[in-house]
Amino acid sequence: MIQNTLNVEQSRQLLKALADPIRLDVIHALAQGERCVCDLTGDLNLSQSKLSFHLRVLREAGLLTDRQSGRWIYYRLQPDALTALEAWLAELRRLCSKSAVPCPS
Amino acid sequence: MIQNTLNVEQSRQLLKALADPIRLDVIHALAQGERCVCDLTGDLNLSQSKLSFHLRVLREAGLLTDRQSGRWIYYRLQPDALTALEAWLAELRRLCSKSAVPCPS
DNA sequence: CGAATCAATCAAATTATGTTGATCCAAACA
DNA sequence: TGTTTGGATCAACATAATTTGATTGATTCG
Repeated sequence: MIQNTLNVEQSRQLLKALADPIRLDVIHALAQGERCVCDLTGDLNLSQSKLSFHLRVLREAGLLTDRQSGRWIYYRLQPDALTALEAWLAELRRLCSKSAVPCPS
Repeated sequence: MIQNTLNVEQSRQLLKALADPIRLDVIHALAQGERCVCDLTGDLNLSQSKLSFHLRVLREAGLLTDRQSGRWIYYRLQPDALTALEAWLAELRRLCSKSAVPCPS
């Protein structure tokens, strides 16, 4: 997530990524700080491949980055992604607030 | 969407509702102002039952309200829902921004 | 009243997402 | 080098979301 303005597709990916309980758990776990996959499986009590699946969704949406160190892979949050989504949402709200005018009935 | 603080379940519903291209189209169409279902099918070129399905998802998430007038049903945006989601997201970001501290490698 | 229109709902079919267990690859360690 | 460990990926299966077409109930109009 280099840029700060999301296109619709990126926004949808972020929204979808966040709309899942397990993935929100992952995010909360990582809010404690960077963590390797093997620790996360323990923290969250998830099977390795299940966690791996959700990490990928989050990473591809731009919410996480990973780095390898030795044989561990550490994941960490990319809070910029949330900031960008907030901006997108604010823009949408602005658009939506313009007119809540009822039709003449 | 009466209250302003969402629980996780409500937030997830909103995120999921927004993470769909057709539903975003509906929202953009309604940003022009209130509209009845029969007009929306034309505007968006959607079958009646398909549109009805997506309107329900949006309504149940709190993003739309409807009212009946004669035999038409008018839908309109509920921008408060977006505001509430923004607040939820801001809270999550705050949480996530606290620590992006890497593990000692 | 009977015909027509608007829109919700339902069941069936389709498509997309998530889960499981197995396999594979790379890094580290004996 | 052979073995172990961390983690991605794959195929098969399970579940959830969406689409389609048909039906239904309500409202209006002739």
